[in-house]
Amino acid sequence: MPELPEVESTRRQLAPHLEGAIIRSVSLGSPRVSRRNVRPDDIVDRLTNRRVDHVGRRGKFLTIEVADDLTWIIHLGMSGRISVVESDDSVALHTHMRVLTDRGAEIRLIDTRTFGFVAVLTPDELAADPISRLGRDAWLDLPSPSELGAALENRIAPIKALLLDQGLIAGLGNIYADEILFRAGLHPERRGGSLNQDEIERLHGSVRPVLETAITSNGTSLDDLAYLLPDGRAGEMLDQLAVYGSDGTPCPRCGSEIRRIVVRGRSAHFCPSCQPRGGGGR
DNA sequence: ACCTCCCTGGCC
DNA sequence: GGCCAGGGAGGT
Repeated sequence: MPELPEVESTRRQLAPHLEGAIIRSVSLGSPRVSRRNVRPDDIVDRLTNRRVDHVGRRGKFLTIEVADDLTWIIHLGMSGRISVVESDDSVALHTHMRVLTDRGAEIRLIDTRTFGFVAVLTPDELAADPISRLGRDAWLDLPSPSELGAALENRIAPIKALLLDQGLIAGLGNIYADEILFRAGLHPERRGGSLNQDEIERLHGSVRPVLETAITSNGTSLDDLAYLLPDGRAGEMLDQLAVYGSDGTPCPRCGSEIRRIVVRGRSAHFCPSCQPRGGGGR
């Protein structure tokens, strides 16, 4: 499931193929992929024969700046990935978008479960789009400990749910939220407002190292290999995850058994001994 | 701040 | 044959 590290790794491989290139043709498969556009035809009409200026990222969104102040956004959803291939390569099942540039390589969006989407937006449309309600980026623009503390103050929701709230901090998904809470020694069900200053600093200090390791490893490809880099290689973070998907196995820090619970309808993996419910920890 | 829906492949 | 994975958005 692409989260910030997977999208960032994708961005880094994709950028050299797109920046400065001119888009020659665009084809879309299922109309569902363009559901975020005002008019579905906008994607093809607005990208064709335009130059790509910059490939960026906000949270889990790729934000690609195109000539004439257009922004091409791509979200990979649960099962999406970008593939860069020769245009005569065979087309994989669930390919929803194909973009040919003047450089010959073809950029494809492959997404089995179609939670992902694509849109090309004018500045006004971008301002009205939910993407404009994203919080600060967890990697490029992480709030300071005091800002984080202020944002969590009086929040009764579990910290795990708050980390997943893209309007608060953008980019964290289920895997890295669990990894960050493990590193910080915080139980996923702790209420946001219950964290003391030391705990907030531990939480804050855990975000960057976890993301850095994940980005360096090109993200996490799970056993299903739904996520792969644009060149087709797998991300190598899976073996380095401490708790996510590891329920029943020993904690790498203390040897206690990693547990899996459900918090707000999402799985949460944690070490009951390193991440005690009552605070403290570490 | 909660609940429901969207979607497919893999697994019990 | 049914359930589960889960990011985001919309509705209550």
